[in-house]
Amino acid sequence: MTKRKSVRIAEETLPVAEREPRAPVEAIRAAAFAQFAERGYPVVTVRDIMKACGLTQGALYNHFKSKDELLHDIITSTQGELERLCQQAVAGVGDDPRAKLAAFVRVYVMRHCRMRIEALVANREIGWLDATRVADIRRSRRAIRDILVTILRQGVEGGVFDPPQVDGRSDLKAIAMALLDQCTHISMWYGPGGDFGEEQMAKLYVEMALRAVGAKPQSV
Amino acid sequence: MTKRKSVRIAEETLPVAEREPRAPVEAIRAAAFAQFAERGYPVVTVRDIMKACGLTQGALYNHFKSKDELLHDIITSTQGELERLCQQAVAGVGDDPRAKLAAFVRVYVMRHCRMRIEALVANREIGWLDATRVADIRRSRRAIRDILVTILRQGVEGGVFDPPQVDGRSDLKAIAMALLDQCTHISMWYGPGGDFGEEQMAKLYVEMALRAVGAKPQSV
DNA sequence: GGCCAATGTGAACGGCCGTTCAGGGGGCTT
DNA sequence: AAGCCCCCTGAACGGCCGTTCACATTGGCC
Repeated sequence: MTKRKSVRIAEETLPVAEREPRAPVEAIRAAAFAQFAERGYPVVTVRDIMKACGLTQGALYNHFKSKDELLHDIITSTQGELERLCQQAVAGVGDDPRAKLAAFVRVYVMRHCRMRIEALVANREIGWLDATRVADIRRSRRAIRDILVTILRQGVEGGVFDPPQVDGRSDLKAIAMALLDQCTHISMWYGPGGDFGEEQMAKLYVEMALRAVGAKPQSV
Repeated sequence: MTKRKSVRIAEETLPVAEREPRAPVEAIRAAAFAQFAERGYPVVTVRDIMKACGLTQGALYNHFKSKDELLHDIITSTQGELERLCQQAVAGVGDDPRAKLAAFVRVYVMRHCRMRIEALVANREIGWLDATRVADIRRSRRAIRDILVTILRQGVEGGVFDPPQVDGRSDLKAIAMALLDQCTHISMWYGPGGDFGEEQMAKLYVEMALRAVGAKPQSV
């Protein structure tokens, strides 16, 4: 049983865009995302977004409570997927912290190359969300950071990592932030036209991360 | 010969804030900077800025041509000083690329810890400038990146750096961007309350950078 | 004392903002 | 055929925006 009752014959011959329009809510999300990416949340108006998907401003409020909720929806979906990806990466690769770190950085970098616009919006526009919604996103970011910190601690305790020490101490949280910062902000400058493709970027950043934490050579 | 003609006796007894007000243009700059840092350029109004320094909106235009010029003025001064600092750092430390890299990272990190709010504003609000003004700032950023790329190339050619290779090639520009990204974005999360002070942060990041580029141990 | 340049005031301008809401279909279910 | 729900329209609301301008006010200089 298909959901649609009666398929009109004429429907088959219409242009794709009209034959099966995305659910309006999807069209709105897509249009808003594109505009936020290009011009920034505060200067994109509700009228802009709705005009871009052929509707008028009032229609937005049939699908979202406010412009703020719309932004939150967009960022949340990006951020949630990233968090899930990071968890999967470290879960499916055995116990060696070196392999975990490599898998984590690899997935994180690939994602930020491939979906650099989504990442850019999620990182750049988060500040415009109101307090309760921004807390939600920050929790997810902290969770990702903590995955990395845990890997580092396991590596240190297992004797396979030898991270930089200052005055006899090492600050694993700062190191984790440094690694995340350099991977996250690939999305600010990377373009497919550069010397390195996504795969090569991933390898480069994995190698830099392993060096930064002083990973001992992996026994084959 | 002092600039001010006749010092009134009464002036000595007035409250400091009234006795010697900063040049209004300085007060405006400071107020605008504080508000941009806290709330972001597009949502801070000219009226907000001027009220914060005890004036009305119209007075802004005796000192700046537009709100846009005001932002450009603020970012330019931060960015210009950073560029100058980076040049000085590598100029005054001999010829060894390892020493140059260490000096560069040290200065860059110290600056981004100490003046993290200035750095944050310069990095976050640049996108609101109009095209001609933003080009000016990007030139300065590129110049800083090129200083770093030059150090890396000298190190590779001199055989003291062994940076990561992917498929037999190394992308020095990507490595430079990675190092800059992790140092720049310290300003997004570092606070004086953390485990590491500025000096320790600098040492940590210098060590990570030297490891990332595969610097050979320095002969003492 | 008279002049000038610098600087501040606050009303006014034209325009855009996010959001609301009464009104109007279109198509599915009964 | 009737009712209903979903969705869209577009005017309207109250408010704020960056900028301009005619008009004070000040303080140094001849």
